[in-house]
Amino acid sequence: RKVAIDASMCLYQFLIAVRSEGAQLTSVDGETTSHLMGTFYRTIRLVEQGIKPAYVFDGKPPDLKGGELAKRAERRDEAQKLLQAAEEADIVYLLGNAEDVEKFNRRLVKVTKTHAEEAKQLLQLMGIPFIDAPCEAEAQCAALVKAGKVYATATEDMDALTFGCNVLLRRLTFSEAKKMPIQEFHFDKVLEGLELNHNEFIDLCIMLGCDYTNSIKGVGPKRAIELIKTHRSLEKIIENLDTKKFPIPKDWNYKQARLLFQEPEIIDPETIDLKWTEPDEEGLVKYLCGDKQFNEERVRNGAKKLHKARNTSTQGRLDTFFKVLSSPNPLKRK
DNA sequence: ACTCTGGGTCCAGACGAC
DNA sequence: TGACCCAGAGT
DNA sequence: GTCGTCC
Repeated sequence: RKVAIDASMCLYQFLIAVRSEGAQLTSVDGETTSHLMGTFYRTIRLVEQGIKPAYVFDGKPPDLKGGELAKRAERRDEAQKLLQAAEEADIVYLLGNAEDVEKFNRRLVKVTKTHAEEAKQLLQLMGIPFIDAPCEAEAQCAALVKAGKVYATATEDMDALTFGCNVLLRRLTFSEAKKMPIQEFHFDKVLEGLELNHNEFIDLCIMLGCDYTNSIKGVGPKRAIELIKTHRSLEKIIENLDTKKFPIPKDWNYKQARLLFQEPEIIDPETIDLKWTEPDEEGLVKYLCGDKQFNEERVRNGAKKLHKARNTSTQGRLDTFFKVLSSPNPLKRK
C-alpha cells in the first residue's frame, strides 16, 4: 500500500518529541538529530508493515497564509521572552523552573530548511521517494490520492479532506496505533454523513477556521453546520446572517481562501513517478554514523530491515492490522 | 437549566532491557 | 494541532 | 508494561 505523508509535519513532531533531559538529540557538534532519528525508525516501521511511504515537503506558503504565519511567529516571540525569564529565574532558584524552560523551548520549535534537506538526504539513502510540493504539502498529498498514485494520505490534519483527499489515515504510527486504532476516513462517506457536497464542505471548513482567513465570532461547529445546510454557500449565508450578532470579519477574503482549497498550486501527479529503491547501507552508515554519530549496528540493522521488507513479496495487507473505520462525522474544528 | 463558544491547559517518538 | 476542561454569554 | 536511552 502506497501512502503519502506530510514530511514537515512529521519533522515538527520529532523535533518536539524526541528529546532527552528536555533537549533535542544532537551530534557532537551540536547539530540536532531528532528529526533524523524519528524519520529513520518510523519509516522502517512503516516499510516493515508493507506500507510504501512517499514523503511530501512543503513549498512556499500561499500569500493568504501570511496572517496565520505572523500569529505563529508572534507566539514564538512570546515564548522566547517567557523562556528568557524562566532561564533567569532558573539561575536564581537553581532548577526550580527547569520544567518551564523545557516547555517554552518546545514552543520555539520550527522546522527549518536544513532539517528538511537532511531528511531528504536520509530518505534518498533509504530508497524512499519524496516530492517537493510547490505550495501546501497537504494539497499535493490530496492530489496524489485523487490521481491514484497513492492509496491514502497519512496525517493528523483534517485539512487534507478539505483539499479533496479521498482517503485519510489517522495515527499511522504503529506505536501509537497500539493504544488507539488507525482510523481510515473516506471523503465521500464524510460528505454523505454531513449531507454536503465538496464545495459546501470547503465553505464549512472556512467558517470553522482555516489557516487562510479569520472566522466569524460566535459561529462555532454547531451554527456553522446549520448555516451551511440551510444556505449551501457562504454568499447566501452572508446575505441572510444577522450581522449584528455575528459580524463578518473585516476584509474577509473567503473567496480566495475557497479558491486555495478548490484549485491549490500543485505539481501534476501524472508527471510524478514514485520509486521505492534498495537502501544504500554503506551510504546510511557513512551519513548517520559518520556525521551524526548514530550507532552503527542499529543503522545496519535498519538497512537490513528495509532490504528484507522490500524483497518480501507483497507484504501482508494492512487492513488485517487495523480497524477500518469510515467515520461519517469528524465533527471537530478542522 | 441548557447550548454553544472561546479561552485556557496539556501533550506530542521509537527502541530495547528488564 | 488536537483533545479536553471550564467560564461565561446567550437562549 | 515501565523506564532508561537513543545522539
